[in-house]
Amino acid sequence: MGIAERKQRHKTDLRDKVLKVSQKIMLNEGLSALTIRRVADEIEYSPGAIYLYFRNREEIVRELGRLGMETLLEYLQRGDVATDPAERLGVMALNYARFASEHTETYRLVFMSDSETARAVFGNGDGKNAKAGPGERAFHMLVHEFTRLRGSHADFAELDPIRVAEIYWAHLHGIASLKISCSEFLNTPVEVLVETSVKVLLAGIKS
Amino acid sequence: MGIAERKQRHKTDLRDKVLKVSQKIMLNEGLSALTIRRVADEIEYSPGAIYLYFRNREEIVRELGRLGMETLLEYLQRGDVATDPAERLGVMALNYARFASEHTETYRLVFMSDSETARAVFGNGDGKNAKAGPGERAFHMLVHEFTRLRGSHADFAELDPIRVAEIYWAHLHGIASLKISCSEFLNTPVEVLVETSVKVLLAGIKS
DNA sequence: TTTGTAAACTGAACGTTGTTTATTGAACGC
DNA sequence: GCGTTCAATAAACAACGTTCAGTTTACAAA
Repeated sequence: MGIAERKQRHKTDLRDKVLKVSQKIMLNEGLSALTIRRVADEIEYSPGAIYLYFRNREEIVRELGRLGMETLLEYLQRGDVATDPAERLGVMALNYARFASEHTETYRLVFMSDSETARAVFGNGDGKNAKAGPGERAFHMLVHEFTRLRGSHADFAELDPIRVAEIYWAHLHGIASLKISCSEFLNTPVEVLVETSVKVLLAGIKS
Repeated sequence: MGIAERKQRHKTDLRDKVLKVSQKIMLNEGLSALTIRRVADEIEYSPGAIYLYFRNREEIVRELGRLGMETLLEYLQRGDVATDPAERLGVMALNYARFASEHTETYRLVFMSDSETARAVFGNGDGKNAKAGPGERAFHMLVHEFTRLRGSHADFAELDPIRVAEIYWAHLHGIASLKISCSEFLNTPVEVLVETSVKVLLAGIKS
């Protein structure tokens, strides 16, 4: 099946090229600059050709969201440098904020646009593909870390990992997204907000 | 000057009508349904007429943001039912979340779209008009409340009202906005998240 | 090598958008 | 009544996502 295979590869090659170009446009000029005609120009195809590989513009954007979320996952995993669970959570929080500030446009599209995009990132990529989306995997990392924290000290013995992970995440998201959409109104540096936020949370959930 | 006055009134009347209709459309069908032609249809004028009263669509949206922010201010002021500062902060937090869930589209456009919109809400309305925007007034309410809290108990004597208000606000925003854009992924009810969030913050900032 | 078919691809169009502008028409001061 | 001013319109422009009737290409079979 050499021929069908090559055709298939050509197809995924072009799909990847569309995604690569789209990502470049989004990162350099913002999501609104990502138009079908612009992408078509860049890959030197006609606008209609895009629709052979993507159902619509929305699907491209969703895919970019998934890709970006994989990067966030990598950022979070760098929390592994610390061994103490509490310290790890602190590092992860800072990395989360750093991701948001270094990949503003990506963060925007995943967490600050319509819920359809977020759903694509959290749910499974395909219908048949049953593995969790990168968003869910990221969240699971947090839950895992709080479970470890629970076991690390008697003070945290009664902590509900899922609930606390939700609050932890919501708090970080609040700081990160407020910095993005109301930057000039947040006087305190993000790092300070994040650090005190984590500190306060860990102190507050002690039983 | 009866004539000029009447003309002026006609002008502001029509401007208000545009805003009223625009708000109705946004609330009922979402921001994307708010098109110039749609508004023109509704007020029974031609599309071009809108531009006699607004520079562009953006200006209408910004005005809607300002109007929505006034409503948020009202929601927050209902925290006055309590006398204890800590309790007031709890009520205000719940009201904040309630505003976000009852005025999703407004919350979205103010806090989750481009920073230009947010800037319009926080800054002064006009260049010559020096009074603070509704957003700034809302934030000042929080700062005021934390200042009261500081005076209410020795535990809070060293608290920095502005910084803590920023964290408080960021945390609430995180919960509210995450519920809007990733609703199905936040298992815990928003009210619970908000209440524990405030509780944890107040516990954590004690010196 | 030629033919037939299936797929990739294009160019032009459709219906939207926001926005601009030449032109109209009515209301007003004189 | 006359001339001016200004609100309002109709029509257009450019750009958007998307569709589709065709054309071209690439390959299997003959």
